Amino acid sequence: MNSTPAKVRKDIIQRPKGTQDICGEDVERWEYVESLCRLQLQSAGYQEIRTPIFEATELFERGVGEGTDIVNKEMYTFEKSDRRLSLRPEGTAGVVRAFVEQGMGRWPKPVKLYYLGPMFRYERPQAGRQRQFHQFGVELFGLDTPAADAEVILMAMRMFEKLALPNLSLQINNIGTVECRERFKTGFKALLAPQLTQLCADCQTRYQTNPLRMLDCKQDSCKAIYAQPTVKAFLETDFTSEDCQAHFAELVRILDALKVPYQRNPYLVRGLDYYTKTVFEITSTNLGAQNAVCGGGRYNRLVEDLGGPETPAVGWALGMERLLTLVGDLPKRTLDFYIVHDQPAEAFQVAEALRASGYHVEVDLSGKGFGKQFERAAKLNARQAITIGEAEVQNGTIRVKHLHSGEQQATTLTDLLSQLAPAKQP
RNA sequence: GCGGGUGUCGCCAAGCGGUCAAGGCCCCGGAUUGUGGUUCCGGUAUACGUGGGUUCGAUUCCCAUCAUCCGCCCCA
Repeated sequence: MNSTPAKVRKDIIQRPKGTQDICGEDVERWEYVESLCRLQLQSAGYQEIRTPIFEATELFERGVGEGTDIVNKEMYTFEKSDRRLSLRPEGTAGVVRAFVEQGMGRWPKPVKLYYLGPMFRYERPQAGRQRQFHQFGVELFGLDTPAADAEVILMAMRMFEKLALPNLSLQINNIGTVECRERFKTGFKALLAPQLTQLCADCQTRYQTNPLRMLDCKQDSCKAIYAQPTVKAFLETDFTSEDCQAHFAELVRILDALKVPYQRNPYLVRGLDYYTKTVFEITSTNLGAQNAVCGGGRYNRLVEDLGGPETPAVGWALGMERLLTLVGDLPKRTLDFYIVHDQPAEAFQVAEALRASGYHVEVDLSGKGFGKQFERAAKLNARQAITIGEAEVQNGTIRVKHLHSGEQQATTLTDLLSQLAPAKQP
């Protein structure tokens, strides 16, 4: 009708850096993947939990860890009447807070939850990393069994199989309890002390502050040092307790029995402070530098650390954006009927009757000529068009046309419905 | 926070100092005011991210800035 170029470029407001508008075909992919994830978890008795998008900053400081990059430099923090608040940089802390606040410690165990939503991290955007991104996560509270670990891992792996993700690798590791970690620190530091000067500057710092993190150093020179047989043996068997090793052995046994392929990676430590015993990560070589689709592990102390009852837990989170880049093309959504008409009331009645039978129906709203309306029907790739004009209204019929074959016939709504009903039910 | 690439219509994309703003897709209108998907015709950028500079002259060169992409760090 009217052409409004509106070239007021200077006044255009852009979305903030590192954020995304999700629309068009993209949003259909999102919805598809989201619902598949939900169904997978629901079918195993997990229940959704929706927590606030912002929380007290202290929650993340205590929950995620003061030493992590996430709380040190990546949080969106703001103040409102003396309260320090932050946009959630990850999901677990908020869920644990809710667990404690809602008294879920008294719910029948285990408490199995999943969540889905945006997370925020102030980082330089790049492939597979944005400032607002979305995670789908799972948390299982109240059990310290290898079976619990196995179940959450299985959930992720089966979901990814259904989505046919390419080139996946599941890496798992056992990093032990807090006590094991103490043994690790002293043992590892003693082991590395003679070679300390050969390590990179970062590792020399980590040697003092957080030796565990030395293991995921990317420097080849450091990697070589950590790959020495004595070091490797120490990582795999020496520092974790018998209990932790038994736990891990049982987890591995279950995964083997289920034919879930995995790789033990003794250097996998993960960047968050709260993990204990089992940690794992699912990566794909199709992703680029940020190659982790899903990461998680056991966190047996976090609930307590956040003021709750002693409650073991295990969970993971996956990055929706990264997941989506791995998901192939989806089958095209089909439109069953497009209603071409100049009789809106009757058109809507027919549409509603068909929708009630589970069909996907669109009614023309343009009021343009039938030619234009058919054009639209073809553009939307509708299977059939139903024409309702004055003549049809008068003799109580509708005209149904198959748009692929071009065949058309007059019939009545009742006949059409009885013909279709067996084929498709809501 | 650091390093590199890119920036011409909604999308893809030519032009790389002198009537220069091709072309394709999409969209809109018409041929076709009750029947589409094919075809044909027509329409849509006061202008080349923004601001400076060099030049007689810049979309084409330089600088800055913004955005975006890729990498480092770290993570999903």
